[in-house]
Amino acid sequence: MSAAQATADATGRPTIQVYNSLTRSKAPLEPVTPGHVGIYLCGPTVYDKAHIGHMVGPVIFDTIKRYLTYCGYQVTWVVNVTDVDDKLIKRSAERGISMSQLAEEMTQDYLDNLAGMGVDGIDHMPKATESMDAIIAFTAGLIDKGFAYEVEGDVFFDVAKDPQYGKLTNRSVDELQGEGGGAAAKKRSAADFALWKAAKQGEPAWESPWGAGRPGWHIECSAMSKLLLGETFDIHGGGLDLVFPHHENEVAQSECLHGAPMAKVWMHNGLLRASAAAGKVGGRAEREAGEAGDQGAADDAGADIAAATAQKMSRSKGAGGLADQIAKFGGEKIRFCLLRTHYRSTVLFGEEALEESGTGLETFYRFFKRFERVTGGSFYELAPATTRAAGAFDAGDDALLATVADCRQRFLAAMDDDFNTGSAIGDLFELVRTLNKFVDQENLEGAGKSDAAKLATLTQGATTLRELAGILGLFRAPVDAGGGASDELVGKLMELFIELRTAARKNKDFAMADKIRDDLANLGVTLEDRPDGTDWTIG
RNA sequence: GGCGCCGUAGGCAAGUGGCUAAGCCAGCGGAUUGCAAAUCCGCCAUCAUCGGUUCGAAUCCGAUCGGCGCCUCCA
Repeated sequence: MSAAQATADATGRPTIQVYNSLTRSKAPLEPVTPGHVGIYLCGPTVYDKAHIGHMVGPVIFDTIKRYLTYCGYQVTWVVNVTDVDDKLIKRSAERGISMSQLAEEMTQDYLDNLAGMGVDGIDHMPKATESMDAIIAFTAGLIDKGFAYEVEGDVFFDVAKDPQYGKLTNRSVDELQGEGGGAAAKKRSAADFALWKAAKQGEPAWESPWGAGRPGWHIECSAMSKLLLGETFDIHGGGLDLVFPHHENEVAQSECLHGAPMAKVWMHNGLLRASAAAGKVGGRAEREAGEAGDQGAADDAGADIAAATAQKMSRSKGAGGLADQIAKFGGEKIRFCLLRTHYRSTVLFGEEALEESGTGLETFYRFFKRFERVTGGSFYELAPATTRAAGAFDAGDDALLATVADCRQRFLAAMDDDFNTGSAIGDLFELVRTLNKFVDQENLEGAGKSDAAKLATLTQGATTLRELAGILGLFRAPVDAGGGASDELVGKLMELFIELRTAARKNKDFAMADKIRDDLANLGVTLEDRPDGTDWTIG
């Protein structure tokens, strides 16, 4: 990797700096094929319901794909589903269903949650069980080249044959413990890892040159990324917790087989931490806390108990399943909350953080209503530019548009710098404030309402806001008002109350007017008096 | 023990060598309002500590204190 040279490519695409875990530095994104970007994100092992932590990667990469597409790249985004694994076997046995049934159920849960979070840019979701040929061929290739060996139906990667092993996480082979279990004795080195596992009686199995068995954990990603993106692709992503051993093993496998780099850039997102407690959500800290509370658990049974306790504890903290959280808070609020912090940082996640995100979002929602009041058109029906080139505009000598253009410029600069969504959101707030100020100053809700030129200017500003927010996957559709606001009777009753109160105000009977407003406030209904009438909201 | 990350206002969080240290939440003052709400304006940080490099550091280096991750399954 040579020094960063900030030059746009020949087609005028902007230079985007990306932090590479492999080099621990930022460098300009230079795709293998100019104009195309292939992204592989490690998806879930579908043995249990998704929790919020599983959404961090999808949300940030969904945003990255939107941004790259906006910038003129053609993006192919792959997220795998690992649907065969020891944990699936164990869990399905416990539940008395087949592994594929379990996988199907949990995959559906995952897909539902992705939809709830507004993640819709995934191009391929390959499943390990549907990629067996590729996995077996990959494994066989490694044996042929001498990087792997077979022992009684198991196949292991021979770490000693790869001088580069450990380069991603700066580890030396002899310091590694390696995976334990019954297979440990068969391995040449403790750090060797399974590419293929011989099936025990009753376990799901696929035929292979080494007998009936199933893939090890890491091989499916190497095989499927090769299948869909090629031997060398542009970006490989995943949570920070996957760097070792998962990604370390992936690079080893792929680069030994291909003799070429696996990914040009490795991107790792930070992990979530529960804001109310120590430790990442669903992580080891919770498990250990669980074990501590479950004192006396035998060591070898610890993992089972710990996993169960971690779940229970999450629920008892009000975290619940992700689906419940999306239902309770709304996907947009969660997405906004995740995007407020840079993707490489640890995100504090909890109800307080979500509430605060909600308060911030209200500023935008209120502006959208205001925009509709002023222009008569819906913010959500504005048709913004879908490309960076098309979104650029000449502000002329218009002060408002000059400020809008400035916000847009800063937003894009932030995104160009390793997808700094936190900074970009700050620019969005400045933009909405600028637009509000404009409405205030030009009195567009009052006397200025008929000034078509001003309304057009405001509309252009709002369109830019929509353009930029759309990159983050925000404000793409109206959020449900919720809380029964759509109830027809409630609407009629509110009309009645407002009418009575308006009459009271006309008669200067402010005691009565305030009583109505205060009593409604106690019921959770807020009234807002405006020159042209009274608005009400629930919540 | 090994590898790595982080410590910016009451809370959250941008900023990684140089204009007045983004933005959000909370608070305070003001405009507006019959009063509110909403909106707008203003106020609120010298960047964990110490030392060093530099004309100049939150930003680089070292030490110390504190928090965290990985080294075993984990997004």
